[in-house]
Amino acid sequence: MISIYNLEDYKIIRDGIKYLLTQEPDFKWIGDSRDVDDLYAALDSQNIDIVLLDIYLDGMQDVKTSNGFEICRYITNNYPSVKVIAHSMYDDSDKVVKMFAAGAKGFVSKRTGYDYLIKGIRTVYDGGIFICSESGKNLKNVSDYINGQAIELKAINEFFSKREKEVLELMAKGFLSKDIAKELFITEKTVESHRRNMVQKAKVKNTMELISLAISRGIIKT
Amino acid sequence: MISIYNLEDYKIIRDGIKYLLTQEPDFKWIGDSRDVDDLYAALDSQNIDIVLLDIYLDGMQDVKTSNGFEICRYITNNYPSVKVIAHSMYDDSDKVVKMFAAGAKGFVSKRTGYDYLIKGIRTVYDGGIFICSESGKNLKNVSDYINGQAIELKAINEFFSKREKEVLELMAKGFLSKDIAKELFITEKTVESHRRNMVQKAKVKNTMELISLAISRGIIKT
DNA sequence: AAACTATTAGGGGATTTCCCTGATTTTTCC
DNA sequence: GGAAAAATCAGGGAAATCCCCTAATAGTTT
Repeated sequence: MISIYNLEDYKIIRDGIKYLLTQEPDFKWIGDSRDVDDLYAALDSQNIDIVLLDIYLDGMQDVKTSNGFEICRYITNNYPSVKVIAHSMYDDSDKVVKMFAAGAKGFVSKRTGYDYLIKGIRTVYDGGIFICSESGKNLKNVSDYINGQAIELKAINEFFSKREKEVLELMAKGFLSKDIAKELFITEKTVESHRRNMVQKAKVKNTMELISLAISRGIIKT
Repeated sequence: MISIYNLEDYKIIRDGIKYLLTQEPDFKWIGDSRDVDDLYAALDSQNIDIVLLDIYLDGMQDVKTSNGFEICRYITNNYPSVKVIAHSMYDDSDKVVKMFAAGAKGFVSKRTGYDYLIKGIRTVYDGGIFICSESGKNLKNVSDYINGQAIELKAINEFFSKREKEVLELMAKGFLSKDIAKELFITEKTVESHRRNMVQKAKVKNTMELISLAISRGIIKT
C-alpha cells in the first residue's frame, strides 16, 4: 500500500485528485489540505510514503514557509523516507530544476492526464524519478531525459524489495543472520542471499557500507 | 580544531566573544553575525562544529525564524552534526528546557565567566551536555544536575575519540580492518581494538548497529 | 512463450570479525 | 607529578560473514 497526502490550494482539484487516487486499490489515502500545518501534523502522526505538493499555494504567500520549494526542502530534510512529487500548473524548466534541487522525486504538470500522476506515484514509490512529458519537454539538463516521453529513472539506492528492506532494518539493529532468519521464519542461507543481493544492487563493498548508505538516504528508519 | 560560529545581536558582545575564543589554539573561528541568513550560508559552505546562539535576537522579531528556539530546531534538524550552545541573558528554567527540547546541547548564561563558555564548547564538542551553574540552579528536572555546579554529561552516543571516529568513518565507507590499518598506518589489531571499544562504549551489539547509530545521530558524515 | 525478478534454499571454503586476555607508550587532565 | 584515558600491538580460537557456485518456485512483464 502506497500512502499518499495531497497539499493543494483549490478544493476542486483536491476533490478530483482524491476521487481518482482512491480508485487505485494499492493506494492508501491519508488526506489532503490547503494548509501546510495539517500536512506537518499528518507527517508526524501517520506513515506517509508520498506527498503531492502544489508549488504555488496562494494562501501561503505571507506565511513563513512561503512556497512549495521551501516546503519540499523542509519535508525532504526532516522526513527523509517521504517522497515529494511536485504538482503544478507551471512547468517551465527552472521550476522543475528548483523542485528537484529541493529534494523532489517527481514533477507532474496539472495539464497532463491523471494516468501520468498515478504512474508517477508508483515510479517514485519504487525509488525512481519521474518527470511527465509536459514538464520535461523544455528541460535540457536532465541527462536521461529522452525526446518528450515521461521518464522513469531508477534511483541508485532504492532497488530494494520489501523483503530485502525487512532484512536491512534488522541488520541495522545489529541482528545477526541467524537472528534475522528466526525473526522472519526463513533460513540463514536465505538471509545471506538477501544480504548479498542488496550489496550487489547498491554497488557497495560490503554490508557495512550498505547500512551506512541505507540510513543516510532514509531508506530505513532507526 | 573546533570550528565555531556565533550568532549574536549586539556587536560589543560579538567582538568580546570573538576576541576571547580566538585566543584558544584549538578553536577555529568561522565567523559571527546578527543575521541568521549569514549563519545559514556559513552552515552550507563551511564545516561548522559549534554554533553559539543568542536566544533573543532583537532584530529578528519580524523575520520568519523569529526566535532562538526555532533557529535551534532548524539547525539541529537540518545539520545533525552541528551542535548548538544557547547563550542568553535570561536563564530561567523554562527557557533552558525549551532550548534543550529544540535540540541544543549546551546552555551558558551571559552572566557567567567566559571560562564556562570555553569549557562548555569543549564539553559539547566532545559529545557531552553542558549547563552552566547560573542556568542550572533553578533547574529541577535534569536528573544528573548536582548542587549548582556546572555539569558535563556524557552523551550516550558520543564517547568516541578522534582516532575512533577516523576508524568509524572508514568503516562506514566499507573498508575492512586491514584497509583501515593501511590507511591510518597502524596494525589490524589496533583497528580491531578501536572497533571493539566503540561497540562497548556505545552499548550496541556489533559494528553494524554501531554504524547505524553513528550515522543516524550525525556523529559521522557520509 | 520467454525473460525477468523476488523469494526461497543449499554446499564449501576463504576471509573477517568477534571475544578473551594481556601489555606498552603517549597524551591529557587535575 | 601522578592518575586516567587514549592509542598502540599481540595471540588464539570461536563465530560470522563473504564469495563462489547452483537451483526451485511463483509472479510479473514484455
